[in-house]
Amino acid sequence: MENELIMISKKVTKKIFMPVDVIYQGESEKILTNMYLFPDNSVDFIITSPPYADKRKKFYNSIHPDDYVDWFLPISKELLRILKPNGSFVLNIKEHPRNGQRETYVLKLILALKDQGWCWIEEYVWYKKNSFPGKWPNRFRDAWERCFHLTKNEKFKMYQDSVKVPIGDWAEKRFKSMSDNDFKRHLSQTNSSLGRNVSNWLNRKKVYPHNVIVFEEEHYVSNVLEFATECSNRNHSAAFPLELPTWFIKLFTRKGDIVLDPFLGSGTTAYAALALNRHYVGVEKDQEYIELINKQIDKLNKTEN
Amino acid sequence: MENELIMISKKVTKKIFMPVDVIYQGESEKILTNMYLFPDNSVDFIITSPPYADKRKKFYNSIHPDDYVDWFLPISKELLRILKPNGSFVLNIKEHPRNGQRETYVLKLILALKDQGWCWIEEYVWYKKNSFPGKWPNRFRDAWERCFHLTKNEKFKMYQDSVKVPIGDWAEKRFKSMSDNDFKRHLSQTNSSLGRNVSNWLNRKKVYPHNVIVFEEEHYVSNVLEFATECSNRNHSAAFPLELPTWFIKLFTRKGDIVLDPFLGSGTTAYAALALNRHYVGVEKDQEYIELINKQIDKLNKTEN
DNA sequence: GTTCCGCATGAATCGATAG
DNA sequence: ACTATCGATTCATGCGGAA
Repeated sequence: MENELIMISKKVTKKIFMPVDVIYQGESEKILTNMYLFPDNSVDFIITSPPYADKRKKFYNSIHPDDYVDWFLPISKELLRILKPNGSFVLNIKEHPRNGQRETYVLKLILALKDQGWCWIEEYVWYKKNSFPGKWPNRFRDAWERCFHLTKNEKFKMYQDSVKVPIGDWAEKRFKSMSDNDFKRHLSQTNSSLGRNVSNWLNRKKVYPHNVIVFEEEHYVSNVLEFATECSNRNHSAAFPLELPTWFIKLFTRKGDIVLDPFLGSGTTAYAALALNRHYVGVEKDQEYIELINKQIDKLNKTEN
Repeated sequence: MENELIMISKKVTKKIFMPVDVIYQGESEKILTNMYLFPDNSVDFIITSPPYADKRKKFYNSIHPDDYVDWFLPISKELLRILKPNGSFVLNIKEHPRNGQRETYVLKLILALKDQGWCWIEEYVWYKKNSFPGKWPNRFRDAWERCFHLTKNEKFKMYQDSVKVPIGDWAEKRFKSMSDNDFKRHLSQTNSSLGRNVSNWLNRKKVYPHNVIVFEEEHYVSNVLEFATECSNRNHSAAFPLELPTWFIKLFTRKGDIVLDPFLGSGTTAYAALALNRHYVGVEKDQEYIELINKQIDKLNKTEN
């Protein structure tokens, strides 16, 4: 597939173009500094699941927990430069235990990112019901990961309507079981302006989600699902399932926007962007992965035509 | 109800007694320093939901986010002294947004607690499915809170069997169709050293939970909810449901153990401990709360006899 | 078409043992 | 003491072929 050049800004005198729908081979810390490939304020959305810190050697090339922040900051500095002022960055990560305790590098990273200029808007929880099994004397199995929502500014674009979910059974039960007084009291305590809209809310079929993300069968969107099945990437127990970038891309971009993943891995972000008619840009150091992804994408484009 | 004195250690020459089943009126930062009321290494479990940081003045007495860590550390220092070497401390907390961004004091607090000598074992997510609706342009409604599991040592007591949950629906089908392979030890084809012997699970009814805690229905102690609503202006953490301390008390203590809540609020921890035949000790600065809790507990004890 | 059944597997973690 | 390797333990769900 040819790279496609699209104009990223109509306002500047000098028109700047950025190559999209392309995957670069190499280290993010180097490639992202290229101002021709990654101009300032050019990307609408960044989502990635960077390599986790691990002191074990069998994962060669892994970053030691103690070095993680120093390793990540130069990369996030470029991301901050590349991201559009109203864009968003979603960072999926979870610290492992070491010697029975959780590592602290993720906490330190968020503090450091704020120092670097990022706004920390929110931490979403990705709740993985079917997490890896195991039993240990000091902990249960880890069934959730962090998805940090970071931005360049306090104002940013967010298309909440595009990720509405069907109202759950709980709502009906909840309201039935509450007396009128309980209900009024709770509303006035929570948010006084809410009372007026409650009747609307009860009759609505779809509601806004919250900040705990759970993927259930119903949440699949038709054409993304088909697409996903074709690239055999619809795997619930995957490290980074298609649903995760799909959900955030819908939430933070519109058709034609540019999505960047600086650690593309097996290409999940690219598939999700493609299926949603967004442009993708990826960086991945493993040439094998890249060839596989490109082959896959070619196939998908052919079947579509 | 009379205070009950129980011996906390049979090994020491001088027998030390600690008053239990009592609520002290006052500020935790002062009362906890009393070595007669709170001897070293005397409490089996601590769980609390401290007042949230809030810079708004309408919540008088609230702690400013920027001062939160400095305010909390002297208290946690006493907790570290009071807790038994094999005990646990569960801290339920969630940072609010300020100016559109999440506050950072919780992240800083965990780092500071580690410096103070605490072991950070785990962060449990309390997933509040039925959190009330609300809509903002930059975030969805907050449906989860952090429950940090902190200890004095890497080894501690944990009674995992007491919080087992029913196995999922999948199991029934699965058990009906056991193949030969299921009865052998079967090694995964990938490099992961995960082997499994499904026959071990045959007819298993209960499994261990994971680190995302979900309560299907909230059972508030009836008039605790009412009272908490009335007093909501005092910036007490919104009463957590009885299930939360109940779950953790079962997990980390046995009958007769001592449970401490340094910010007792509307008394949920005390009710939970009492119902599970554990001893409670609470600190609360609001005399009104204390009188209500004691009255309530008296009533409960009478109905029991 | 729809349901059922067999089987594969996923960013796991701890403790013991060996070098 | 410190690091590397290996064995033991554990759920939930997707997928493909069969009934």
